Amino acid sequence: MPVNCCRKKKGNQNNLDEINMEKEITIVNEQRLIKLLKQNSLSITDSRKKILQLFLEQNGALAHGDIERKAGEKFDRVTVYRTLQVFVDKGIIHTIPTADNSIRYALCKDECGEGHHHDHHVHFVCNSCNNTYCLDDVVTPGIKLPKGYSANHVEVVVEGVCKNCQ
Amino acid sequence: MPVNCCRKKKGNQNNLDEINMEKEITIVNEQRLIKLLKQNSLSITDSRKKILQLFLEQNGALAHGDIERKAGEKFDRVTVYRTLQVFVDKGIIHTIPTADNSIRYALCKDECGEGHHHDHHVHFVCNSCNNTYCLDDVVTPGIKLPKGYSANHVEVVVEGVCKNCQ
DNA sequence: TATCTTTTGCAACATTGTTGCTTTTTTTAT
DNA sequence: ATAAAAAAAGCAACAATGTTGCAAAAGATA
Repeated sequence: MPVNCCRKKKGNQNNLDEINMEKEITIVNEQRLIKLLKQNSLSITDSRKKILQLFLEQNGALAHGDIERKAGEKFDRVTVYRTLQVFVDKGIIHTIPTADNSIRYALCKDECGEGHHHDHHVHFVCNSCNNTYCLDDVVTPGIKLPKGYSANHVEVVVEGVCKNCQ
Repeated sequence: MPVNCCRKKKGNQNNLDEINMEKEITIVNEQRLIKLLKQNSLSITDSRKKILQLFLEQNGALAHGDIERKAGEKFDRVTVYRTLQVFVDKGIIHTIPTADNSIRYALCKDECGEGHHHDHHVHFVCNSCNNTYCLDDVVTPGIKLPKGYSANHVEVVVEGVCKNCQ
């Protein structure tokens, strides 16, 4: 019920201390996680909260393996597969193709919904730290195709060295 | 030695008829295959010839699975993996990342060589026939990256409906 | 043709992804 | 709050994909 994750309030997190003594960030996110799941008419389960949290805490994209490693001790491999699939279907995360045959997943911006993704940004893979980032502000360019071809979606993946690794 | 695959001559293929009664195209390619392998200082083996032939005969790109199916009765799975790896290393073929986690391979144009690929064209995946094509004439656009990022390579994959499926 | 080098096939294994079914958890309606 | 219904998780078994070491076979070299 208390959905105040976006409104600034100062020093009012103490009422939650007795419920959960873990890091503050966890508590804050708990609200956001539940809200996000409800918005997508998904039932609230531990694995969905945990995996969604990984994405919210993560700057870049996550490969299935990453998620399995970070959440795998608590959850079955199959659950991770199914959860990611549900998130993709609902438009919560999107996939990023990479050259090494390991699909990465990253959070969608709010325009995506069930059955329709609208991620028109460029993806960046750093050859140094091997992270994958969504460059949300870099819009995919239009591609002029030969006669007879029509495009549904354009995916651009740039490889190089990221901001942090220069 | 007879390296005349590119020069036009008329009606001179009969001298090969007694050696191999199979389809003409096979004979012609045999010369080309050997030439190509030698150019890349690779030893001439049945599997390399066969797999290279698949690429030369194929308009679009091939997934590992395709190749295994088409050449798999004669060759071991491991050989297919190793052959593709060698071809990529030598700059004979290049990889195309796709959203379904199945890397495709396609022939490189001559500018590629050992250790350096120069494939600057756009790739096209048809949602109807599921083929992947190199659009050799469509050059990858320049992408303006945020401050701090530097690009080594830009990969563009367009999804849509191809010429043949419209 | 004999020798040396490279490649292949095989076996075994590791990783990744899928499916069916039972148990557990979550939701919904009392 | 509780019981019934619905959804999700876990488990096991399997399928597909990819890797490695080594012995046998094929190719290159002289």
